[in-house]
Amino acid sequence: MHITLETDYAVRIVYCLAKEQKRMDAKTIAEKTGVTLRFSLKILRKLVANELVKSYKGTQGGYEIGRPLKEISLNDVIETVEGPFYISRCLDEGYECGQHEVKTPCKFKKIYQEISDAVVERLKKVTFDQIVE
Amino acid sequence: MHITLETDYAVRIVYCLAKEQKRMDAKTIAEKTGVTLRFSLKILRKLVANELVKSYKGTQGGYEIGRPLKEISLNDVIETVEGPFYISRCLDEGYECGQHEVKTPCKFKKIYQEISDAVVERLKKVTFDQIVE
DNA sequence: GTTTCAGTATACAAAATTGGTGCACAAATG
DNA sequence: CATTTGTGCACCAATTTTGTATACTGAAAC
Repeated sequence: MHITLETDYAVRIVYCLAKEQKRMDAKTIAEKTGVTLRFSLKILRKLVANELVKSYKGTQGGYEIGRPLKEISLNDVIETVEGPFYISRCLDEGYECGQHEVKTPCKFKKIYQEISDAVVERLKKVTFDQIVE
Repeated sequence: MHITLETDYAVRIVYCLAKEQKRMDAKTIAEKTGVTLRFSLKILRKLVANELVKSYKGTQGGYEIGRPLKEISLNDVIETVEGPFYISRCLDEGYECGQHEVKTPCKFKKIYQEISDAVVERLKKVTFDQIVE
């Protein structure tokens, strides 16, 4: 159980923009982070859609960090790329294992929910102002 | 970022053996948990190798829970099936991203390590004596 | 106002991981 | 020694993840 490589890339990209504090085009970001240009573009679009990053078209266009660093957490980046964190798919909307416990409610749901919430709380506490020295 | 379906199955299987507190053969376990027989056998072998479950060959053979329920945690099951929990592959033995930070040590390693440790601590606290009512 | 730069959108392809099978073997019981 | 029940390894299929191609949109510069 890891965050995906895509999420890891997204963290690098946000870190890059957070550190530089200036507008950079996708090509530069790709080079600095070691992510392929195409894949960077794809990830950047997700980050823009969730307003972690701002984008500008045309000549002199590019990307900038979208908010004060204090207001961007590791959880924001993870959630943007792979959706809300759930430790087990048992918590996915609409998923019904129907097995852990024959009679509802499934005992594991509560346990998994508590653990997931605790992890999210922790991830929310790590903000990019702390990461960028 | 979820635990895999295999891990989820393993949790069901341990729960089943923990609850029944008696020797059961793979076929029965498979039926009770809704996991295919073949896949159950595969998972059971991992659980046996890690001594969470005891196995017995021959007629009247089968599987029994391997330890007092208090000494089996959710972390034990997860670790048995998918190895130690790491939130990012940056923490994998021998993995070198070489990107998050050009100069060693990578800033994210420490952060990821702390989060991973916190999650593991929490998973260790959930033991099967609590789960089986 | 059209050319060029830079991001957007969607769909597709390759690679890796996960989930699941097949088959021959090993040990215990009666 | 035959039947029962688990073991070990290799393999295949499905799904997910990672990466790419193509066509399009909007802004700035000349």
